[in-house]
Amino acid sequence: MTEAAPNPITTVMRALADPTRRAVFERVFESKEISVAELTRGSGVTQGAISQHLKSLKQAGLVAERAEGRNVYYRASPEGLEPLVTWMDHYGVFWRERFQNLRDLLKEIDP
Amino acid sequence: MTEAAPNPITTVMRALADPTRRAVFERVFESKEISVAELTRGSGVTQGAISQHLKSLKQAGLVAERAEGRNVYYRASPEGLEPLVTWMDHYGVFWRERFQNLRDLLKEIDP
DNA sequence: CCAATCAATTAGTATTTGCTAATGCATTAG
DNA sequence: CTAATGCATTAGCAAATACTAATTGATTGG
Repeated sequence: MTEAAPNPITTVMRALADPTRRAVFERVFESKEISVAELTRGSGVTQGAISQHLKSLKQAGLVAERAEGRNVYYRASPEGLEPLVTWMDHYGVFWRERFQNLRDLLKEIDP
Repeated sequence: MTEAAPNPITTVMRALADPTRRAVFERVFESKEISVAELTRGSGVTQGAISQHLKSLKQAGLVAERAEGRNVYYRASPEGLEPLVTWMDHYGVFWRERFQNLRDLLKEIDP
């Protein structure tokens, strides 16, 4: 009961604040699905560390997993970024700063 | 030279990951300008702590200061959020998720 | 002038964090 | 069956973090 659960924004921010963990998220995002072993390769840290980071990311709602045999495949859950989007939205930076891009984007998607 | 300066995204994320510090930023943002004493009031932490948080925020480019007499007034620098915007942009969450809003927004501004 | 106010900095401390190394538990290959 | 592989979890540790209390240096009100 002493554990006050931090709000989603804090959880997401904290999850992404660490460079190593953020790099893990990025790699997961880039690949449709990726195993822990694969993530460990070239990460510079041990498999245990990767598992810990994945746990944080999962708790933050940023990744999801699928177990298959002895492998566990992770994929990104971009919806997990929603708290961050909402927070920033509240501070109104997006639309104002990037306005010229909007038209192009719209044209591109629905010409 | 041993100090590897973390990239801007990390700096900004870290600055905003702490709830107290994020609350400070939010209050600074909401008021056009606000003094340290005022920020300390109702913050739940000491003036020293507030000063420390402001220092982090300043280093992250999220706030700027103006000294006047014995007061120092802080204001938000929303441009400091740019690294965050860029990072998220790269993951494409904004436009895709909020797509229906785009049309409305465009119409609203340039009917 | 001088007491009070404002803000930054510093030393010290408790907690949190990111990591490794080691273990354990499944699962699969041969 | 047995060895090897994949992954999670744990204990332990060093470093980072968020805080307080105290100090210092300005500035200003009376």
